[in-house]
Amino acid sequence: MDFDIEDFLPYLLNRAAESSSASFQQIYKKEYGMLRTEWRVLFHLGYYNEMTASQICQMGDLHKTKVSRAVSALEEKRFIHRILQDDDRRFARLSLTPKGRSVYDALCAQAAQFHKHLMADFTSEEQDIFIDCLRRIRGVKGGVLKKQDEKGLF
Amino acid sequence: MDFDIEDFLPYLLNRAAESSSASFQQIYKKEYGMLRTEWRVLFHLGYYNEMTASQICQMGDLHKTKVSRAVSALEEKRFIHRILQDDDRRFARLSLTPKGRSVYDALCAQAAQFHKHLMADFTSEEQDIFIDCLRRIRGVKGGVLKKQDEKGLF
DNA sequence: CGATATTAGTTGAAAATGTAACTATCAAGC
DNA sequence: GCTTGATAGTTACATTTTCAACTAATATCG
Repeated sequence: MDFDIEDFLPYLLNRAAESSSASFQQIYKKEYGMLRTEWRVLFHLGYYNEMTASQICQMGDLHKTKVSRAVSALEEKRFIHRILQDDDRRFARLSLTPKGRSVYDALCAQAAQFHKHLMADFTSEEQDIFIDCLRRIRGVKGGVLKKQDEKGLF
Repeated sequence: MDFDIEDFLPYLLNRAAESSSASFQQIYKKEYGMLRTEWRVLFHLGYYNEMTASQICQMGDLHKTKVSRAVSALEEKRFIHRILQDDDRRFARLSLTPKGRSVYDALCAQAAQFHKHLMADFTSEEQDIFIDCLRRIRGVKGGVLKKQDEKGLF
């Protein structure tokens, strides 16, 4: 068979993702009691300022129930703020509280440092290609495109 | 801040991993009722032939409880075989049954195809660098090396 | 040999996730 | 304006994962 386990892309991606996330998790978990999804949500809100839950789902490729629960948890921690939109009361506009903002800032500083650390091994050409490949591969689904609430089938 | 969410490596890795795995999962899940960890275990056993559970843990970066449960599930499906080692009866040597082997072969064929499909977008130089980066990044832990049963701390 | 420590693996309870069904609000057609 | 259909988000329940405690077998040290 012309197939080597150690080359299988989903496998390599999973291991790399797992390993890098496990390291960084220590920070937001220990210091702020946050779960991975919570950090992801905070992260989006810090960067894009004001979003609805479904925007976060879309941008972050997260399922709505995960986001819903993360939002509740973050609200309880007083990291974010939820304001119902007046003209369409299905939406809630989410944004960081000052407290959430300062957590975001602190975490981003550490994230940037961590990122740099991870990248330190690579030449800048490698870095560019690596990042580019990661960005591009997200769109690749096996023949079927992912619609809302659907899993892509290879 | 010189930090862009869309560049943060763990984030990109997670999304890429999630997206590629979700696609491939459809195959082993639908066709063989396997979970991700089960496929991972089968995958190692098919490739390396005979292993103990802890070897799988090590090689696959999987926690022992996950492996333990996956092994039981695979045994129940008659995909693998468990033989206690005589001179040290704590170990069990795991290997595929003929049935497991044929499932492995079938899945590998599909995996190879899927892999090719994922890679189709990239030049062969990009592919090499991409794979190489993924392999190398696994080892990078933030200052603390991961020992058995320990999480690396950035 | 006997006590203690290690190692391989399992198990039960708690936490997190995924699935599907649900509520609430708005949009559209008649 | 009332019915049907979408959309945003929540909740209940089942599955999966994680954590910690456990069993069983072997190794080590006195």
